[in-house]
Amino acid sequence: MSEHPSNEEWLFDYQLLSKLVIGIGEVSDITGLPTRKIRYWEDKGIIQSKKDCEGGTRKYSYLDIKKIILIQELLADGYTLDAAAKKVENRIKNINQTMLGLSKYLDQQD
DNA sequence: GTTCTCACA
DNA sequence: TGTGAGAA
Repeated sequence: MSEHPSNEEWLFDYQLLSKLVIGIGEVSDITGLPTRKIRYWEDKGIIQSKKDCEGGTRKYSYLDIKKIILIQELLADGYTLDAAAKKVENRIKNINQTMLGLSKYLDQQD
């Protein structure tokens, strides 16, 4: 097993992941959702993709995929699409706020 | 492969 | 809440 990575290495990994973008067809293959449904969610404002300059095709980050998977789970649990989207949005918001708080806390340590 | 739109369950 | 079909 490799040595425990430094903070810098973790940060580098995250930046790499953030820049990782794939097309709608690949997202469809990975998540099992038809491309048609992914566009439908996007039209409803549930998903936000970035469009690349060439041809205006949609590009999705791994965070978008996470979001899709979470919504998919909630739908399977009987949530409506809007309710599922709202819940996922709140989860992301809460996590971000907590991590921001952690960041501020760590800055005060030294 | 992707985009969009109109129609239909 | 989605799908199908057609056209670009």
